[in-house]
Amino acid sequence: MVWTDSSGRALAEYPHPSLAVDVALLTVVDGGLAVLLHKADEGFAAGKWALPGTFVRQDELLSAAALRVLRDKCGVAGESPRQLRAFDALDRDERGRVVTVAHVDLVPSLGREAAQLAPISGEHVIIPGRQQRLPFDHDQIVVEAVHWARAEYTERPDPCGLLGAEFTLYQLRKLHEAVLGGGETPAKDTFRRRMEGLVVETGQTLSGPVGKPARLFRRR
Amino acid sequence: MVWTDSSGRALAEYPHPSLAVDVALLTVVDGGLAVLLHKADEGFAAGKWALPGTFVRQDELLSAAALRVLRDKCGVAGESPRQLRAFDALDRDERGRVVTVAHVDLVPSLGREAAQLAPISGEHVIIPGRQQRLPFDHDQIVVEAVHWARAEYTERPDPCGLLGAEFTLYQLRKLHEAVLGGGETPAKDTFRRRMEGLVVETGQTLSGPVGKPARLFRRR
DNA sequence: AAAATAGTGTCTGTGAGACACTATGTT
DNA sequence: AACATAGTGTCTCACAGACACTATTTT
Repeated sequence: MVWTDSSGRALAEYPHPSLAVDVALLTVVDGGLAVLLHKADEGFAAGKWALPGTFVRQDELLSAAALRVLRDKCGVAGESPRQLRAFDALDRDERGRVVTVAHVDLVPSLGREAAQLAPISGEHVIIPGRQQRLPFDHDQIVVEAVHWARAEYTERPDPCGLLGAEFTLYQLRKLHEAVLGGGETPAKDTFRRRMEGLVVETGQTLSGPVGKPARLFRRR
Repeated sequence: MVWTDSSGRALAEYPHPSLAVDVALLTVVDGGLAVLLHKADEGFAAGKWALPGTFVRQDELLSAAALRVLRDKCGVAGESPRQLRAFDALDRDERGRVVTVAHVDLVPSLGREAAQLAPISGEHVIIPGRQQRLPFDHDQIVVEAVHWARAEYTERPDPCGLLGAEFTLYQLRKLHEAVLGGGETPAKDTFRRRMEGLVVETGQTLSGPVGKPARLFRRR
């Protein structure tokens, strides 16, 4: 069935904005956050680092488009892309009227694919080479993605499952330091008391090279 | 300038999802929240109550489309529509592939236009007549709009400016009760101490019919 | 004076945060 | 024994929340 208006014109024939997704895929590298960039090899921003993005196909979910672009352009498996918001400035894309729904995804680790991880300092990405800014509104998307990730990890232990099934409280604290950045985590005893009610003790322990073995916990 | 692909086809000629906005315009009526509904007089949901919505035009901001549909379909002036999120289920609109960006706007009062305000009970709208549900995903949009409004008013005095320039703490408390619903506001002295640091005393007072006059405050 | 509303002194409980201490493993 | 890491007893401070009280107006 194709719906038409009073003049018999199909709905999709009217000129309307194109719809895209851009994805800030975050991960933890070297004790800090990093974001996946992609060197566009064609189109407007050719040769420049940018967030992976693509147009949304006719019968495709936004999250599916986000996963597709991660796989096709970066060879990376996303997990559960989450909407940040739509970016709709009239002049944001020189190719025409394109509204993009920005997504964020926070994943444990990446394979050794043709993917470039750029570290986050504060709330800004450090772009490789001499490039100063990301094209379009991608700098702002990164800011909001990092903000989202930090908000997720301020209240809960490991909402994105970055740690694997079992972990010690020390590993969890190191993860929080990496995500939150710059020593914004509380002292170890305060951290312990905050988290103990939010995780489940397994009864097992993990021995390090030296020192008392630490209890292992699970997500709840 | 029109960008084309390698076969000379313009960007906007590819089939792509249509883009719409739906708006949950909230206001305070009779000591509670209400949402503006619109009786669709054509199209898919003809004769049914629904949130006002429209397709986004080629060179139109999302917020502009939201304000336009409020004015054109309901004769109501919105203030600052704010994005909730995009709704993109493949089967959400029988007319074809339509992605909608849901918006919420919370305004002080409405004129006496051809507008229908439906009260909110808990987090659900009470629809006039025998209609049980709103079409599309509009019920979910209302839920998220109400949640947003309540989150706004749990921490701050009057972020949406519902009260006018000057107000007493009693008026502010009544407003909070109306927005938050069902006696979720703290006792008057706790409320006062929470809010006193967030508003500015004007030095003036407002006398009621009886009792001690109350101090007037301004937003900060 | 009585009534009605506005505003506050003060007590209690809770929880974050930090210090210093104890506990348990390896070398 | 020495050391390194894990984990806790306890103190302080701040603040939410509630009770009971005081303050200021109109009738």
